[in-house]
Amino acid sequence: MSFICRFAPSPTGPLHIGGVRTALFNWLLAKKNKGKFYLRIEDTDKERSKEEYIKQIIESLAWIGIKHDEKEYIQSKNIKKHKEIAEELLKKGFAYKCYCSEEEIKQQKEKCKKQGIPYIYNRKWRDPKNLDIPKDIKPVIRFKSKISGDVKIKDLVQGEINISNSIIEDFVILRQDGSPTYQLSAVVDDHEMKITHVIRGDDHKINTFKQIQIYEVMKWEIPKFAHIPLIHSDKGSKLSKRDMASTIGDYIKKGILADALRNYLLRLGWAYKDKEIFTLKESIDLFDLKGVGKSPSKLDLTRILSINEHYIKHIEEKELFKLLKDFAQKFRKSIDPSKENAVLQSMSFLKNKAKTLDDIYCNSEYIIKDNIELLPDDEKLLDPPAKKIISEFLEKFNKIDVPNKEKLEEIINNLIKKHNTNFKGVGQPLRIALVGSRFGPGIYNIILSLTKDEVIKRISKIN
RNA sequence: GGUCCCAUCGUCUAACGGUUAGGACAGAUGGUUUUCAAUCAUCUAAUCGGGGUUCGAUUCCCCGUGGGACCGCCA
Repeated sequence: MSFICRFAPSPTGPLHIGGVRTALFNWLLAKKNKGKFYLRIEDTDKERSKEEYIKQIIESLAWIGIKHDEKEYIQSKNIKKHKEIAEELLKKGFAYKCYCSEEEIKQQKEKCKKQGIPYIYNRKWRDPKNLDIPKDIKPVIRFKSKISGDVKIKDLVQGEINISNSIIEDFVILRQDGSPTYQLSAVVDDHEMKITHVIRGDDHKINTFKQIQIYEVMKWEIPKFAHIPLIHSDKGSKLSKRDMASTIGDYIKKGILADALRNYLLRLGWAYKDKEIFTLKESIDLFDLKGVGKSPSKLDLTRILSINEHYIKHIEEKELFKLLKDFAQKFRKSIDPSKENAVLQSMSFLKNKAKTLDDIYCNSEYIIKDNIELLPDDEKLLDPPAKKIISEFLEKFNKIDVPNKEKLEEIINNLIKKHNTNFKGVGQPLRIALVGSRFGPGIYNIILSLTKDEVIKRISKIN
């Protein structure tokens, strides 16, 4: 059995993480079934479609590792075909011209609203026997939808869904300006692309009932459908473009790794036993629509962070450094080539306290920056006794040829004894002098990650 | 409002009709450590309510309740 699926976003706004998950599910299934995954840009809304969003969509998918087969389809390029099908439907009597003015439709809607009944187009022009065709109105073409009976679809995620045909209106397939609408274009393209599985958000469920009617009258093979539950914001409603951290870019900026986000999205609405971490191969092998839940799930940033932390800890350090370098260049300050090696060598402990690339960057700043600035609160901690301790440290440190942990330990332990203090008493002022902050990596790690001269320089500056 | 869908810890979710309802994240506590963190151990925490069916319901059915999606010449 062949498996051809697609992801079909409209470039009317930036792609958000819910769309990315839909794409991921499609792609995973295509890989698993050795099928095809296409990307189709649905740009039939000329007003709102923007080139920049097409770019953003493609880049988002690429970043997370989703590669579509062949070149992306641009829906507007196939408009001619869509129109042909509309004409064919018209000719065969499956569609009709509707001469209602926009004003007339608007009034209808208002009337319904007042009466508290749901609006559905009144099918006025479905049977135009006694109507005069107005000369000043260009018609739209509506599909002649079934009026009676009911339909049942077998959804691969939701199971059987029943709906009465009477609630499906005669939807527009060709606008007044002659351009095709989504309902038509999507079906024609899915047919032409030989799509076997339409896997999309729950919000498309009603469209399926409209669209299968077009397949039926055209005698086209109907694909299988799966409607996956939507991702909700922490407020509990459909994720929108206005929600914080909704696009891939938002996560890149935070320093989230592609693998971590992929893993998070995979587990959102889907589970495989108690498994939490999936390699790419595992997700392809194990992912299945049967495991997809029916209820929507909320976005949880702390969980993304914790998965990210896991990946940061397990990824190879060289690889992590490359990501850090790239991140710093894009969102912070480029790491000077002369500092690269020191940072790379220190990855093992710089990454330990980090949930994001940005955290690692912050941990690394004392290496990256030539001048360290003290925060006023920290500066206060460098009182005369503290300064005395670090100047004594400097004296001893100076005498070491090659610093190592044992020697440093010896010096520090002696100072602790001599000044009758604890580790904090010595470590804290030293850390402030070297890093400019009370927080940071372990003191031995810090000292050994800097050159001897640099340590001397920074401590000398304090006194 | 109409139509459709959904409902297990705060969150993501496991559980052929039979489990002390499991795991993960978050939270709490304690140990360790070199501050923050990390780490280890422990703990808190859920089947929306009511009826059925059944020897036995988280699981099946019905009714409530709650949440969501859709209701465009957007996609």
